Amino acid sequence: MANIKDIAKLAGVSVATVSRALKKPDMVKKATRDVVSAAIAELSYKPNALASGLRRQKSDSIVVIVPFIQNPFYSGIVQGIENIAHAHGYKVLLGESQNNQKRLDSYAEMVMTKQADGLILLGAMLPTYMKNDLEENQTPSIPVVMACEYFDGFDIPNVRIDNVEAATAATNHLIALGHRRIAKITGPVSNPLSKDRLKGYKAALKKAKIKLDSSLIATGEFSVHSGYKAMTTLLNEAPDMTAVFCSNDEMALGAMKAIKERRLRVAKDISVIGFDNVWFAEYTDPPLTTICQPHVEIGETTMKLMLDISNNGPKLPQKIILPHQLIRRSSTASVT
Amino acid sequence: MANIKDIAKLAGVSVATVSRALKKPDMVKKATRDVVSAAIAELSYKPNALASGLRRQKSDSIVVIVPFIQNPFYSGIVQGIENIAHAHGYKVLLGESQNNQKRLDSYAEMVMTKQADGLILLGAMLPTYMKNDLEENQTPSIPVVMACEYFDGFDIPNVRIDNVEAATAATNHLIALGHRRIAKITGPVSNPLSKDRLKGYKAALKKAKIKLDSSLIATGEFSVHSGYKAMTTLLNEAPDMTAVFCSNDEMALGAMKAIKERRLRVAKDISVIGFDNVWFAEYTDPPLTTICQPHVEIGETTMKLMLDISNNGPKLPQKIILPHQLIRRSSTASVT
DNA sequence: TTGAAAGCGCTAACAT
DNA sequence: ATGTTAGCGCTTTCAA
Repeated sequence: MANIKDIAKLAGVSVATVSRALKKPDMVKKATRDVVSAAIAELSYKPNALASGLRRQKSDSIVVIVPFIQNPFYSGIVQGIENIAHAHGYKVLLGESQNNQKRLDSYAEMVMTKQADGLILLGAMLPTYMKNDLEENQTPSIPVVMACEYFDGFDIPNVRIDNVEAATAATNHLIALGHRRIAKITGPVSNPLSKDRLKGYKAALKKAKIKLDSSLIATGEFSVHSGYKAMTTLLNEAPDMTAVFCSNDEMALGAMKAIKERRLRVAKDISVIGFDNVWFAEYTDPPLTTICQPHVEIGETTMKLMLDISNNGPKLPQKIILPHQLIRRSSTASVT
Repeated sequence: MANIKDIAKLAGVSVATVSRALKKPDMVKKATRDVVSAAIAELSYKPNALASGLRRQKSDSIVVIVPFIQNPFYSGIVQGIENIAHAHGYKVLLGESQNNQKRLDSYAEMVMTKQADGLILLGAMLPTYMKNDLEENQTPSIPVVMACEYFDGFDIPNVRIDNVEAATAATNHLIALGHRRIAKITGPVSNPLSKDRLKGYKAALKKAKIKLDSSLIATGEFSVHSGYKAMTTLLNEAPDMTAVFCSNDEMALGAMKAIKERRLRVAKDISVIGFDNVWFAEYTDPPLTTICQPHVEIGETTMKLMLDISNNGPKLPQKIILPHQLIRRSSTASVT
């Protein structure tokens, strides 16, 4: 494998000039640049990024940790991150944690070990060292941003929607359709997003003077199957419900399956509303009414914030709230 | 940020000893190791992976290029890759190409620039430099393996199922149910997998002495929407079909939507069979009959092959074929 | 505009 | 079992 010395020799210049021709072309005379380019082409030279990174203390990569890559929710966000990253010469390295602390830590370590310049977290889990870090310092000591999620009690910069408001809007939509017996399938109780979405549900009911009934609330874990199970339970314990608000679209999909298995009709008998507006929401039967998060924009904003932090140092506790939107499809209908 | 020198000084040993204590513990006396560990803990030292990689000419990472991360098909494969990679001390870095040659090239370059030791390709596109490479050399000059896909005319090691046979099995399933007017929604014509799946369809028809009717064949591009469009066309041009074989599950989902919009019933009026068995196949309405690829096993085998190649050098043109399986659900039924 | 040379942090060959 | 030191390939200061 050719290295910078080989190029210098072949081109008859110093290694410094080769380096400049590559990274700072305007510091080099055109004629020299051409000779260097020819040599580079001849030997198919590729600069060693490890050496360059070691010298510059910079890798031009950022790591994005995703709990599960197949989760359709993340794809738009990652796309947004990549849009901005690539435009600024950064590579985006995706790591799948599978919600496993060890894997998560292993990807997060890439920042400590200089393989990456920053860390974007798309799940609700924190790397071990960051927990310790944040107990001692006010702001994280490495560049990190959370997208969509946030962490109660820790000042990690984050970009997301107002989940309480969005959940209120979803519930209001059902109330406006005349529903009173509105069930709720939440995510895991420990998850801040789950809590917010439940809070919004409660707030909307309260405002509409509908009494909270705990038998209408079931807990899932954001998976399709958990939505199915939760809905099965609800169908047994609160058969008079006319609508259900699921804290994400996957659980809504599972809930719809449970409803159909009871020979009930989605919308006509029980309205279903989801959360996130993932790609398949349009292809469920019937198409799913849901809350749309501005995925790509969240990703783009997250990466911009990352750039800012990693260039200008950590900021004050920083959160950016983006607008959500209710998407009406046909899984919700007026109560009859 | 503490470096190895700081640790050496604090522990009162040489840098070599620190390095050994970390990487080759049994070459170091227990007592010394303890002193070193204490120093490391005190300064929260993390070895600089760039320096280590530069010195060892190795990054202990491999890049996996995925066309689109949200594509549910890849998740199991990536999981398989990660299982083996992590067990061998490798990191898996995911790059999303979005079928964009530039992005693809940018991730593939990580191998040339030593940021990664090998490349796993999960799409049908080849990095630019590899095309050139393969026109000159018999085998690729960097460690690369393709999973699921392969490339006609190039000897790139790959792991996959026999798509012709699997497609034959899918078609035979429909024939066995009594269908004769069997439509086909293919992937892009240029894709080798598409071609194979079409070939299997034709082979099965031929064997059953059913005449091939080109008005029963429509082309999609593996997306849900393209399946929807293709099915709409078929419904117009060949309304007497009783079954359709889609070259992947996404297109099958789109086709089902088109069928329902015509007020026809999936299975009862038109049987639908997909390909891949992605997670949502179980949650379509009705649940989708499909061909299951052994996702995780493909991933694991791919990574093992990668390890072999990167440790022992390139092999002879190498392909590994894994078994597929027909999954019967309720989207296919006997013709009535 | 170009070159010489130091040094980023680590590993491994060699010496003890 | 441990220390000394060269050098991985690059960038950047300083000097010319």
